[in-house]
Amino acid sequence: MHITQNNFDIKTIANSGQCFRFHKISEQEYRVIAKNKVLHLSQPDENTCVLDCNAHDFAAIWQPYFDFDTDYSVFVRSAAPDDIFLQNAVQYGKGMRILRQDAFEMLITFIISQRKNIPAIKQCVETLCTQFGRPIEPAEERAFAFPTPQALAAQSVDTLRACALGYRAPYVQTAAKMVASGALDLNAAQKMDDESLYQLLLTVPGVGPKVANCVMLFGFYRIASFPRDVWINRMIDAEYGGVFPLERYSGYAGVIQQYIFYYARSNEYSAR
DNA sequence: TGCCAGGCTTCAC
DNA sequence: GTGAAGCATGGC
Repeated sequence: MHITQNNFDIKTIANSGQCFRFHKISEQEYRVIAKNKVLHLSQPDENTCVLDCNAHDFAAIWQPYFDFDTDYSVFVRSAAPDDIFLQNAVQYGKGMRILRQDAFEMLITFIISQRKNIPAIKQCVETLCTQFGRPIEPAEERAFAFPTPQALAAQSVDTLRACALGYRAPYVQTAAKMVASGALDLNAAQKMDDESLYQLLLTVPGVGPKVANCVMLFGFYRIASFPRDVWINRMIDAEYGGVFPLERYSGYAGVIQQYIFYYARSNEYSAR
């Protein structure tokens, strides 16, 4: 499949800290494992995207996953003209997308994420997948799906801890058990309003305000959610005197947050 | 080698 | 309600 798309950059997305199963194959090609599928994706030029999938999978899976139907130029243009920092951030990260990822995968992944850097998170997630995930066809890809709630819930805390989860191991097991048992119904949660969903996620041990907002933004596509991590707080302190004008970006502040996060971690920002 | 990482829980006050 | 200690482990 060849797609023409503006404001889409696979490298930006892969390094944006919202997904942990994008593997760089070459400068312009990535392997993505998501939705129990493997996808090879390349970008020969700025506005062209090549996906090795059929038309059905594209329409059913990858078009929504990459949020191809949303016009991100609207978000880019919305940055306040007098906010030089944000202008730089959206220009630097204008290929950003908010991926429509699996809710359970995001819940577990962001429970793991606390007090870990991104390479360490990737390592933990990959270990969970190879240990407890189902192999994905074709076998020569040697790819594993993210574990089901049942598969994770069946593991002992010690087994999980052996995946370098540290003190998060019991959090992961409890969260998986809650979902596997139906006590936490992620399908029903899709229909909840933002505040109800936020409160529901906070009932999971190991989930606090930051993780809940990440799960909402990346696992439920609630783009009004605004996760505040150490990087975002650092930027708000350094560039906004401690207060970010959230109300200006009401309804999609999570997208703006993502541009800021990506820019904050870049060499372009630190070298400016 | 020491500091830091997409924080949360617990426990004072 | 606010503030601070403690937490397991790996990357840089």
